[in-house]
Amino acid sequence: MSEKQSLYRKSLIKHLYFSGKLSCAELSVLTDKSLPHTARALNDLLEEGVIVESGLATSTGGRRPQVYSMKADFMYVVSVAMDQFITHISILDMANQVVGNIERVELNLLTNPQAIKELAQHLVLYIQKEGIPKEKIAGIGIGMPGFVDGLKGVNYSFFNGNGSNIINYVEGVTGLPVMIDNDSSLIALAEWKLGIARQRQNAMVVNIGWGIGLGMILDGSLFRGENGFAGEFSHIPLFTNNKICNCGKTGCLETETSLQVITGKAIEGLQQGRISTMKGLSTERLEESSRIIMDAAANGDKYAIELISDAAYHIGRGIAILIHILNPGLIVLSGRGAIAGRLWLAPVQQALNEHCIPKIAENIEIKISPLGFNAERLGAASLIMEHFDELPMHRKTKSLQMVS
Amino acid sequence: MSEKQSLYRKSLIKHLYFSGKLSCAELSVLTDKSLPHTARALNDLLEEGVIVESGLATSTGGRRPQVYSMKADFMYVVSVAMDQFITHISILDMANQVVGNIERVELNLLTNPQAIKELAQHLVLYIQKEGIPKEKIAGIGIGMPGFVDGLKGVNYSFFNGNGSNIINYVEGVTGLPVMIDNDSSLIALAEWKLGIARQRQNAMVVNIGWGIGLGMILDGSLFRGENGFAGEFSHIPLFTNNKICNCGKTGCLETETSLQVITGKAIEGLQQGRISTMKGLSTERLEESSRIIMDAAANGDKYAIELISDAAYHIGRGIAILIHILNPGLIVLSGRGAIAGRLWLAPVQQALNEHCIPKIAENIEIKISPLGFNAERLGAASLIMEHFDELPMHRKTKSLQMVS
DNA sequence: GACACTTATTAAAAATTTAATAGAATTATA
DNA sequence: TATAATTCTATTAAATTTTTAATAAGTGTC
Repeated sequence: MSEKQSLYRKSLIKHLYFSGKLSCAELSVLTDKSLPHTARALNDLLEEGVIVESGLATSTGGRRPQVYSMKADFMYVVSVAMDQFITHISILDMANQVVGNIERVELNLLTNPQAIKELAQHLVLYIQKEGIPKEKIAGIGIGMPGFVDGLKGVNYSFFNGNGSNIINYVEGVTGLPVMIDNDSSLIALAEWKLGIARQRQNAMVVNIGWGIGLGMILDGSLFRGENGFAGEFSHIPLFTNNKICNCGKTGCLETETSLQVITGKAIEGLQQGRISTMKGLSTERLEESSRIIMDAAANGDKYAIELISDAAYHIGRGIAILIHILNPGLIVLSGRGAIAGRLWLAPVQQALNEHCIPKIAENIEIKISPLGFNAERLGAASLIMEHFDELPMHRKTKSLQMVS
Repeated sequence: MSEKQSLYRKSLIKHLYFSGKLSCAELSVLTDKSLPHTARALNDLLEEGVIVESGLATSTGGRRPQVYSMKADFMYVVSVAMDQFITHISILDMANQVVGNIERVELNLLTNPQAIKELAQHLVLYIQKEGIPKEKIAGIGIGMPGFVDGLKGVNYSFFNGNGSNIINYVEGVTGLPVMIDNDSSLIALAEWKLGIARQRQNAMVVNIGWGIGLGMILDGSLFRGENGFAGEFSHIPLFTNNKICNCGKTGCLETETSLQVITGKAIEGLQQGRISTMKGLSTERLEESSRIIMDAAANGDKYAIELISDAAYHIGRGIAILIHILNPGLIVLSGRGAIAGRLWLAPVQQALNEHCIPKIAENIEIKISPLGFNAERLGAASLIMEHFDELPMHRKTKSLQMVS
C-alpha cells in the first residue's frame, strides 16, 4: 500500500476514533475528499477488519446512510496522566474505554529527579502485565503539569528542568511512539474532541486544580503558543495582595484561587473560629482536604460556599480578560475543582457581568465539564490519536526492554 | 480553464503579491504542490503576462533559481482606512504601491449615521476618477474601528450598530467584492504579511491610537475570535482607578493609556503648572495635540516623556498578561502612537521584567513597527489579497452605478 | 405516485505526483 | 587550479491519485 493511501486511511481512523460513528458522506466532508474516493478507502478498511458497519443512520430526507465505527480492539493507546504527586497509567481502546487495570504510581515530580526514569520502568512492566501486544499500541500519550514543549519533548518546570528530551528517553525504553503535553492543554483537547466543547471553534477550558490551568481551542485547533507555554492563566497579575506566588511574583491569580490556596484559607478561617461543618483539613493531605471542602459546599456549608464563591469570582475576573482578548464562544470549567459543579457558575457569571463589555459577553456560554477526573486520561489518549495521521505507519520499534 | 486550475493560479498570485519575488521551488513548498505542477502553472501565468521573470536568485549550493514576480499593473486593490474621524481611500497595485491620489474624507463614524452611504458614494466617484477599469480591481478592503464581524459584514459599534450588512451594501453600490475588518486586525495583518512580523507564527500587534487595539497572529494566521471581536485589549480591567471608560466600565486599560487620555492628562498637568515645552494642546484637535506630545517627547521634554512612559508601563502590564496567556514570539508596537518609537520600549520592557515569569518572557522579542501610518492601508489591501484564492474567479459584477 | 433529496457505485476524465534526465551552480578533492 | 562529487533547479514522460459525471438505490414530502 502506498504512503498516500496509508495516510488517508489513518486520517479516516482518526476521525472515527473521535466521532464514534460516521457515514461515508460525513467522512468525505471531514477529510475534504470526494465520496467515491472515501468509499473505496472505507471498503478496504472494512475488508481488513479495521472498522465495522454499525447500522444505518436516520434519513435526512434521502437514502439512509450506512455508518461505520472502529473495531474497539483494533488498536490501543497508553494514557499517562500525571499531577505533581500522583501518576495514573491506563490503556484505552478505540472506543475510549479503559481496558484492564489503572495503575496508580506515586511520583513526586518536584522532589524526585528520577521520576521519568521510574515512569518508563513502570510503563514497560505495566504494558507487559496487561498483555497487549506492542504492535497493537498506537503510542503513549503523557500529560504533566509545568512548562512543556511538546515538540522538543522537554518539561522546563520539573525533572530538573535541564532540557533533557523526555520523548526520546521514554521512546527508547518502551520502543513505542511517545507524545507529551501540559495537563491543562490535554484536558482542553479532551473536552474539545470528546467532551462538552465538541465541534466548537473557540473555547477556553479552565482547569481548576492545584493551580488554575487553561487550555485553549482557537480557530478549531488546540493552541499551544510559540514554545508550548500558552495558557499560564495561573500567573497573570490580577491582585495587589503582596502574596508571594510560587512562581516568585506577587499578585498572581493563583494566589487567591487555587485549591491549594482555598484549603489554606479554610484551615486559617477555622482556626480563627469560623463556624463550619468541615473538619480534618490539613495542608499535608491536600487531595482529601479539597474533597472535604467541596463536599461541604455541596451540602450547603456556608463557609465552604463562601470560600469557593470568592475564588470563583476572581477566576471570573480572569475569564473576563480572556473573553476580551480572545472572544471565545464557550467557557468550560473543568479539572478536579469543577466537581463542585454549579457552585462555581453564579460567581463567575457575576464577575463577567461586572467586567465584560455586554456586546462581547452576550454570546458566551459557560459550562461545567462532565468529564471530571477522566479528562486528562482521555486527553493523553487523544494526543496520540490527534496526531495519528502524521506519524510514519511503520515506525521502527525496538522490543520492550528492561531498565536496569 | 477549470475551476481547480484557476484556484491554484490565484493561490500563486496571492503568494507572489505578499512575497514580492519567489522561485518555482519556493512556491511549490508554499502551496504544497509538486514542482512540475507548479512550474506548469507558472509558465502559463508567464505567457499570459500576469507575472514576469525577475532575474536569478543567489545559489544555495546548486543551480540558481529563476524568480518570478507579479506584473504591478496586472490588478489593483482599493484600500479604505477609516478611523473615528477621517477616512483615507487609495488604490494599490500588485507591488503594494499607491497609484494615483489618496482621497481624504471626513466621516465621523459616531455622529454620522449616513457614513457608509457616503463612503460608498465617494468610492464610486473615486474609482471613476482614478480611471482604473473595474475588471482590474480585485476588490475593496475596508478597515474600521469597532466590533466588526467580517463574515456577517456588520459593525456593531458604529453606523447605529443596527446590524445592517455593510458588505452587501457597498458591493451593491460599487459592483466590486468588498471585505471589512477591524482596524487593529488589519494592522496586524499588514505587519504579518508585509511588515516586521513577516513569517512569524505567533505575534501580538499592539495598535497605540485613540484606543489601544490588538491584532493577533496565532499559529500562523490572523485570529479574530468567535464573532470577530477578539483583541479588545483596550477594555481589560487593569486598574482600580474608578475612571469611567467610554465602554461604560471602570478601570479599563484604555482609561490610562490611549493617546486620547494622554492628551487629556497633558492638558491637565500643564494647567496645574507642570513645566514643559508643549503648547497649543486641545482636546478639540486630538490629532495635532498627540503629535505635539510625541514630538516633545522625542525632543527630550521631560513631562512628555513621563506621560508616555507611564502609559507605556501600563501597556506593558497588559502585554504581560497577553504573554502569559498566549506565549507569542514577538510583540509589535504599531499605530500612530508608535511613531514615538524607542521611547516606548524601555517602560514596556520594565513592566515585562516585573510581571512575567522569566521562562516565558525570555524568548520574547519586542519591536517597533516601521510601517507607521501605512499599516492600515496595507492591511486593508492585504485583506482582499489574503482571501483572493477563495473568491469565485468571475464574480458577477454590476456596472458602477450612481447613488442618488 | 411523482418528485426531490441523499447515499452508493461505476466508468471516464482530469489533476497531480513520481521517476528519470539534464542543466547550472557550489563544495570537496587531488 | 582543474576535476569530480554534490546540490539544487528545470523539464519531460509515465504512473498514480482523485475527481467528475452518470446511474442506480433508498427515503421522505407534496
